[in-house]
Amino acid sequence: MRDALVAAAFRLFLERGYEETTVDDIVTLAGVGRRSFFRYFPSKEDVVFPDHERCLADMTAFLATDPDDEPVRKVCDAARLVLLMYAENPAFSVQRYRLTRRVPGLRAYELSVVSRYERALAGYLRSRYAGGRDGALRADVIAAAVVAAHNNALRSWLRSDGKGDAEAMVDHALDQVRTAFAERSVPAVTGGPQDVVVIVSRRGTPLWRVVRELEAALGRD
Amino acid sequence: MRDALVAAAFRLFLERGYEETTVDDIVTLAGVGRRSFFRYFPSKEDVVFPDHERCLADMTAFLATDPDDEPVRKVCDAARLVLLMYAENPAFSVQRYRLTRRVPGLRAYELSVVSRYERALAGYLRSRYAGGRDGALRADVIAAAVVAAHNNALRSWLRSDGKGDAEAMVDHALDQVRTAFAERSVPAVTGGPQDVVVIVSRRGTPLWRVVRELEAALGRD
DNA sequence: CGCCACGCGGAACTCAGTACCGCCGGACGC
DNA sequence: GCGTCCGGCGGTACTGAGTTCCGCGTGGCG
Repeated sequence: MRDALVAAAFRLFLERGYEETTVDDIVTLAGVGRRSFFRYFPSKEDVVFPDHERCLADMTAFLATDPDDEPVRKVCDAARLVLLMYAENPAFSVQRYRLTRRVPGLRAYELSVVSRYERALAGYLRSRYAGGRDGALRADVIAAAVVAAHNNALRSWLRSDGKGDAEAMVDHALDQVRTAFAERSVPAVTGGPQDVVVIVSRRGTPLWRVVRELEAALGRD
Repeated sequence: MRDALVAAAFRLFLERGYEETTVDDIVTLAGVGRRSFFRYFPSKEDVVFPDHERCLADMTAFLATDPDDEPVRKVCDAARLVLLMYAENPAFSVQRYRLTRRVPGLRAYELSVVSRYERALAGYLRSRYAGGRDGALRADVIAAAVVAAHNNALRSWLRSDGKGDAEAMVDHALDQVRTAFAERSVPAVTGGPQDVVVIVSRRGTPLWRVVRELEAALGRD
């Protein structure tokens, strides 16, 4: 029944447009009563994102497991759960992306969904950073950065019609965030030679030569 | 007329609740026709955020001025414009905050407003980081972090009934973001003999970040 | 004085979402 | 076998947001 409604809705949305399709059109095509539509989907927008509720539950369950991991790594792994849901049905995800991009109402609804993920991540980080100075601030900022990085990679994957390697793109994006928010434990001198590299170069040195030196010293990014 | 509608709307929203107030109630209290309400506000939600449209225009105008500044500093300053708008009318802002917090529809609408600010910041950063490796990703992440930090400080100020020093709180929050995304490579000794530059960098720093620092230090050769 | 533009009000309409009721088929006890 | 309860489903009517169309007054202008 749910699936039949989703299928009927997407057929009409794609061939006629979202706002030009009424709930009555959907239920008559699916052959069910109008009342049943709102039994399964609290609003017309919900039929476009039928699996986010389950994904959000999965994420909160994942964040509730043992918190031995490093907090930032944990929320990055949690964000990857969302990508997996999108990657399960690439064709469906791409269609939905195109639909969402051109309908303002759906964009607004997607924002509310994304914010629920972000709130879940921020809530986890707040509990992990509780007590620290600016813990809540740090939690909110990191959650927002993780979500932004994830969405950046996800959208560029969706724009390429799901052709590229979504997981690699998201991994790369999240790595950028991880390094930006890495614990900055060591000042340059006391950190010891393991953490810090010092490069002395003459002004006027060709850039490529310094870069080659850097690649070797820093471990190739 | 606009102001009369906003005043009437907030009187009813506060004494009766948002969803319990219809547009007809507002226009009869304001003594105008129903049609005129939708002339000034495209939706019922817009009357709750009457000044965001102007603020968004101010922000884009500010970002369009000469880009000599450092990009992250520039978007932080742009975010401060939003705070100034809130700080102009503390009482009104606090009332609106309480109203928004308890009405899901208004929270969703606020998300769409915030995302427009975030998109403005991200668009500016994308143009500044164009050409760099992962420029768009870096732009999106920094924009999200700046918005999250701003909102964190703003909301804690609103929760304190507008009693604290809002600007100081936002400055502190944005400083945290600035240092997190500050170029991690520090020219430790730029003086000495004029033809030598020393760069100290953490292992794991993204290569492009160091390279950009090098370009500046070595004279962009 | 006539004309036009424009801001405003009002009536009627569409559609999302809700409340209420009536129907039917299957489970259960007697 | 039969009455009864129950839960999923459909239909009807309603509220309220947002839109469209039209008609009215007023103020500026030739």
